[in-house]
Amino acid sequence: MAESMTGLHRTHRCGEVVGAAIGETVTVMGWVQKRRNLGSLIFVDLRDRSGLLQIVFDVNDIGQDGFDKAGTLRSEYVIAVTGTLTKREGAVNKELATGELEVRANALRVLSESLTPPFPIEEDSQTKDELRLKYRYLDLRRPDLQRNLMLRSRIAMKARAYLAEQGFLEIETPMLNKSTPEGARDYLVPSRIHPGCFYALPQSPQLFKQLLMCSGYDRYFQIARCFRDEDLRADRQPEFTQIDMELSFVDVDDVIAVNEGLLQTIFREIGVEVSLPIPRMTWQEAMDRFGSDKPDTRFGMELKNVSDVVKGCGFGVFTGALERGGSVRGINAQGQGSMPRKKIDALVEFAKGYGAKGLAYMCVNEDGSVKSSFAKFLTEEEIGALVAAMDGKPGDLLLFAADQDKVVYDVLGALRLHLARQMGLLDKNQYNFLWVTEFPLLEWSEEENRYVAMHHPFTMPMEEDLDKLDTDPGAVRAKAYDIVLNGTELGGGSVRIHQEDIQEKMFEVLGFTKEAAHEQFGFLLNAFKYGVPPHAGLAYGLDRLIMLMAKEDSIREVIAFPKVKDASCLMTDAPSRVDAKQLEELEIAVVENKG
RNA sequence: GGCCCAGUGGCUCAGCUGGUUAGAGCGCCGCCCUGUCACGGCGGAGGUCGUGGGUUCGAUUCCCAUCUGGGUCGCCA
Repeated sequence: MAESMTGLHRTHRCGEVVGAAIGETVTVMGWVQKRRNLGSLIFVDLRDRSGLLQIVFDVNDIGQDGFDKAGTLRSEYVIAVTGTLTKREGAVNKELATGELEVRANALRVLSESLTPPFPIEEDSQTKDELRLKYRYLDLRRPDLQRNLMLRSRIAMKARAYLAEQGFLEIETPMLNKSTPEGARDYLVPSRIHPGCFYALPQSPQLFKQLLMCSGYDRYFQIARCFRDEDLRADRQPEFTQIDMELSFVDVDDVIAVNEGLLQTIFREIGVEVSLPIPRMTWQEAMDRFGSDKPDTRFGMELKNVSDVVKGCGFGVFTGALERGGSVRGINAQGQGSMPRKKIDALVEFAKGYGAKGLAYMCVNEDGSVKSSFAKFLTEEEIGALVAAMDGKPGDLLLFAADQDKVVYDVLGALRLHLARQMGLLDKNQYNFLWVTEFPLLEWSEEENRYVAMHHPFTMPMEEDLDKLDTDPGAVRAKAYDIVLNGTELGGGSVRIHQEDIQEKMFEVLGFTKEAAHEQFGFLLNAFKYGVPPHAGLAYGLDRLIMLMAKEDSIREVIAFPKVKDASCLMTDAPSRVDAKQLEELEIAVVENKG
């Protein structure tokens, strides 16, 4: 039976009694983690978000009624205990911060009883995600999730403090916005007052923060919720949080400088010293060396272009790819030369998943001979040259992809990471930051048969490439930059276009008519006619940032109430059908599509 | 939309090529126990093997479909 807490006042959190004096009377409240009933002595581990504290119930301290009540305690009961803080009589528990202390209870109130929880409330849960998420309020009691969310809170506070110190203003932007068909799918919100019209939830505050620059706010930031109606991944949720910022009167280096300071400040919270400056690499170099625009630089296994070496060799797959304008590149998985055929075949299958038609391999034996899927097409000299080009040593496994550059990058970039995972080369305690710069401005879309913006249509081209906008749009580089940590894109941004003529040109290249551009972005283009400062910005994925700091593999571990793979919530059952009356009011008819 | 993995008491799992009453650890319930902290001892309850269909004398096991969760490709300017 639940009792009232009237007249009681919590004096300490469980883990905080270490700051109290021995002999002091304390009142603690929390959840029963564990009871150990020895007959006429009962121990209870009491838990709150600060940690565990041992409570001792002895009939001599608390009397018969209180002792009997203590005997009824079960897991997850919420109790209040008043007692004397003492040094432990028995052995100390070195695992606990409060391990030398205990509270001898002289009063107990059961504030709330609990059913037996459906899974153990403990660290390092082995429980299926499905169950954890259905009972997320219980899952969130576990110490690892509590640590993650407390870390998240601390980092957000630090970031705010740092940015405020750097002269940034925190300004909120609307959640109900105009839908733009470019980019990710929007979540739409119907308007009751304007039947048939819809707001879109923001994919990012992009346009608004640029308008704030127009309005003179100079340095803006926001910890902003963003929404994208796309399929989920371990590091992608339909709603997520950005640390979003925009600065006026700056260029690339200014943005990078402010953000290096930010990263250094917040990583000190987890005891990691970020050494500055953070290395920079152009997009082209990242692709050539790592096959990725977000390279994990914690290990080598870099791509090597062997097109020149195999040019004119007898292996048609290689020469064919070269003739079609592609390239032949390889990676060297050092010491993996004795990999069994079955595992190599699995690598080939893996590569096919990324668009490769195949994957050529060559094991370098101890005697310098090779075991290979394609060596029979090559002369001794060609084999020797290829092994030398790959820096192959006895015992190494060389893997080659031959195709168009994009495919070769994708395949080898993914394979490199896959092998690193298999070989245990990834150390979560190592934090390798990298700026990737000079991204292509545009990307050819086969689907739409036109160029699309790689970042967004307001990204500034590099001055030296401006003349190529007409002649060779695909070769134009942008003043865009990503901050990459251990192979994860932590954030990205760009210098924005603030000149009307360049913006018009950009829309032209993207295939927008003047009318279409104004229909969608007229307010921004008009604003730019009234005096706009040069500006640039950047946004971090806060969830991913915290995930890496907490050494988790999924952002669900750092989000209080995440959604599952199909974007539904197992706890609340959202999304759900709505009342016919609601739909009627919105003048929305739902079409039942039964295939 | 494609591919891959998983689904067996409350939890985590075992169950070989199909074969009698489906096991274990933890948890739960009862009794005993004054220094435990993975407390200990004794006893007990608890399972439509995700669901539907098929093959078979017989299916947790094999096949098909489907549901749920996870990973991933596409997608995510």
